[in-house]
Amino acid sequence: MHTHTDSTACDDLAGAARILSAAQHLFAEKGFAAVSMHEIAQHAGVSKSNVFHHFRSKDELYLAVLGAACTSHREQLVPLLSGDEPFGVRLQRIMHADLEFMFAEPERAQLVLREITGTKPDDAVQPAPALLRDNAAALVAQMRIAQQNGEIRAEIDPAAVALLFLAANKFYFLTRNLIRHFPDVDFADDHGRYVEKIADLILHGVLPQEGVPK
Amino acid sequence: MHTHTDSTACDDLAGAARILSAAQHLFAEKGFAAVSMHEIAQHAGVSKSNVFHHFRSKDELYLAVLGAACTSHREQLVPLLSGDEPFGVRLQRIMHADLEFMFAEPERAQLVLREITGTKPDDAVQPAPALLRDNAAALVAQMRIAQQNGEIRAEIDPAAVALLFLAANKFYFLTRNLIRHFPDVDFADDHGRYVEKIADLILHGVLPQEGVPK
DNA sequence: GAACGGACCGACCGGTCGGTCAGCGAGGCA
DNA sequence: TGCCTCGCTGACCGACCGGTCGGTCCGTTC
Repeated sequence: MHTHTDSTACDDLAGAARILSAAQHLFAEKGFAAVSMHEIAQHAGVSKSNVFHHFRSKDELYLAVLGAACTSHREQLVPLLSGDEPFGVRLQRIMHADLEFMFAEPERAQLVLREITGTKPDDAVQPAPALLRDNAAALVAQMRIAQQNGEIRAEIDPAAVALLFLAANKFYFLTRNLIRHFPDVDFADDHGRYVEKIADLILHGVLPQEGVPK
Repeated sequence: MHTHTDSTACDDLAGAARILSAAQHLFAEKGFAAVSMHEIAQHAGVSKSNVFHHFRSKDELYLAVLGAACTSHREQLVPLLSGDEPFGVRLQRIMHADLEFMFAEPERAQLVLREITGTKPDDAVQPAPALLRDNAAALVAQMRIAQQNGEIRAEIDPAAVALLFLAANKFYFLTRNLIRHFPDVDFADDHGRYVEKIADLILHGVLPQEGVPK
């Protein structure tokens, strides 16, 4: 039922869907304020007043787009958190899938991340902050289970691990167009390679481990 | 010479400086498109046309503000990278100082980070992407030295460590207003505590280390 | 056929946008 | 004193903004 809606073919969709698609694309690219309703209408191939026929205001249109992005993200993540494999394997699996989702729907990811990295006051009613909070809480729960099982160190803070996990993934996505050109970076277009490296770091750290076979 | 310019007292400054200060505050808070020149003028206590007397265009004003932010950031970081202490100590020192800088000049930090997390095409001429690139390169160089000294594992990718370091710091800053309210997070307003926890994770990883005394 | 509702449109609205222009006053200098 | 420069201003400009209004067209139902 859920197909990718990252602004592929606008022509075959009904009016409201074309408007949503165009809005998603433009809001993701430029943010809310820099996109006019006229521009959205043009991209959707309808008149501006037709946009207002379907959506009462620019705010309502934006929230519809953002809400869909958050819902999609939430639906993708929830199944990832089940599983009984060893912690390290699970860490890599979740991390890889999260990246795959973001790169499969980059516009939606960009919309969500712009909301949580901005400077608006926290409002948990808004979908994106709530999504980040729930993501973090779910990861913390995973860390706690792993701690109880003795899989990871008991003295570390699960919230710090969760945040490091989220930071590693989200920052990589957010800076993808820049790090691609960094002379030392060979993982910008290979999420699998990036995941392996980062998971290794998170699991084992950077210090040499004398006497512990790998 | 360089004092904090995070929009404290506008009244004692000359016109152009007041305009820059107001612009920094508003651009940091809302981004480029959502701030009008009228609003900047009001905040600066001058007329809009006086803003255009000092700055040829909105773009020029924005670049002046952003350029100052990047310069400030660059000047703060460079002295951090010298030092001969053990790698773990240096990691914590750099990390802590970077956070201190960002929280001391949050508007400038927000401006820079918004530029590198947005969707503009990479343009190294722009100051913020160049700053990220140089930060990453400097950290990579540090990692390489530590590897040559045997302080950190030889087989890990220095660029991945550098990115993890940057991700941990920048994402923490960018989400500061949200994570403060997370039930499991006790480090949102204590950068020292956050640094200790994250540095421990980056240094030692999450896996239990049997047989290695800590 | 008539009535209705939904999708859609061009024209229009009041207001805002970035930017320009003519002018004023203050200060410095010859 | 007169001239120049600088900082500053209100009025103004065309373009654009989000949104409204009156109307048309089409499909459906009775």
